[in-house]
Amino acid sequence: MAKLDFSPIADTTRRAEIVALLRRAILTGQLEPGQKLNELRIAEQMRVSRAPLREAMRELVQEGILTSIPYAGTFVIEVTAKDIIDAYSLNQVLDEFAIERTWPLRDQRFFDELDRRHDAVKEATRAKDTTRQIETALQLHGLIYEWADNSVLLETWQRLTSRLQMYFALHQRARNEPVPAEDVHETYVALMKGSDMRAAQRHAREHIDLDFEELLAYARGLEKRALKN
Amino acid sequence: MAKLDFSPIADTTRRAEIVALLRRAILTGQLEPGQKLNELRIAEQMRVSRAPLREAMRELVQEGILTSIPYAGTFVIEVTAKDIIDAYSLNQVLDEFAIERTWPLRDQRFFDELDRRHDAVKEATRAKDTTRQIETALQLHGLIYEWADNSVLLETWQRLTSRLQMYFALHQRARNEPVPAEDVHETYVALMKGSDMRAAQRHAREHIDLDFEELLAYARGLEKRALKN
DNA sequence: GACAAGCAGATTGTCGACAATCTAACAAGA
DNA sequence: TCTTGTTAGATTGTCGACAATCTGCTTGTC
Repeated sequence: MAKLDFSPIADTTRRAEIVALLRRAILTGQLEPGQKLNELRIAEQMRVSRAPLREAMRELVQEGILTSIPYAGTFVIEVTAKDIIDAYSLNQVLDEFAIERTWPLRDQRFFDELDRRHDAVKEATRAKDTTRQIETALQLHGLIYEWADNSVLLETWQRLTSRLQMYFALHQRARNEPVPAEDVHETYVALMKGSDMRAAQRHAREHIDLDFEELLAYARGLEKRALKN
Repeated sequence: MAKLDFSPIADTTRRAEIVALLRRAILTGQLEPGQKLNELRIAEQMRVSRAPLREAMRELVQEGILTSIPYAGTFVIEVTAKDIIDAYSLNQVLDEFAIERTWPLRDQRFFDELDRRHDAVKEATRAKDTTRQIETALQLHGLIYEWADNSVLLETWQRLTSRLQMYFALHQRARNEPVPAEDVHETYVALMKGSDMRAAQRHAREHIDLDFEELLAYARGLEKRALKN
């Protein structure tokens, strides 16, 4: 028999599609932080009953981008400056760990995939598709987690990614201007191909710090506005 | 008005209670790894309809202790040696980070709470209540996460805890003998009260390694058995 | 005018029934 | 004998309706 590994076929439950739809809406900022999700309304719009919608919402609550209060409703999480700081500082630690674990496992396939994802970022940048740019940048960054051969680490990263993507999207929408050049990624990719692991780890940490400053400033603005209400 | 902070009242939805019941059943090993959860049967036993039960199961799937295959069923996750290795290696990294962040925030309340939780472990050990012993030991360990003032880190730890507790419970049930002395915790508590952060971090890492060896041996046994089927 | 009680509307939580899908056993054909 | 098609039973996925709860308004009382 020919060695042909098929990928698992797509989940064809309504629930899975609803999860994907809602997640996308939240991460792109179509649903704003703090906004309430009215079950009846959303169910009608999606032409779906409330049962699978509610199950989907439970998943997103556990995923950390929705929050639920019994008999009151389910809401998109609020974003505070502290949340962003917390997420980023944890991300730094995880990055360091992921690079350490991935390092000895790097091979040609890794380098090829690294280039492929880097190209995707450049493509999105050229097309000025900011949403896709965030997505692809996070996917590029996520490669070290996929390669680290640690399923628990990968899961943790994926949870964190949801939030990071949401934060970035908020940020981008707020300042509404073209996104940073991809120089940072250029250096990152070069370092990940190189032989100095410590340098790669250091860069990952600093690279994050870079965009972090801007993001944080935005978050502080959010908090001030929130205080007025 | 008197400064009196009330704790939030309990969630009174069936769903929340079902989650708690199921989680406990899984973490104590009443529901074995790989076992299928029949919705109809469980719903009848709990005198509850399938709707809240299914929502509860979605939460536990996202929490990482159940796994779901569309139209096939929801199962307790299987435990492999690799899973345990992965969880522990990540735990080491997180511990180091948590201690670093908690360190400057330690105060009298922290020390008191540390002692309180340590006493709880000792009490459970005296009572030879192995399940409770695991719980309390993890709670003692979790204090650094609660104190680190990083919500994302805390969430991550709580997710990880579920698994660790499940692994430990499996292990204990398998060897079915009294549990290790609490000397390890004694040293840990002392170090957390001391002034040498590096020493505390080092100990946390080694302490984990200790039980880890046994747990890992057990996990390898599990894998061999699985291969026979 | 201030405040508590009570009511109406809207929304979430839960239920029982039906539809879609899977599994396993069996039958038919090469 | 092996494979393929069929079918019955069981189980999961989805639906529409009802119950429980919350929110805001109105009303009545002081």
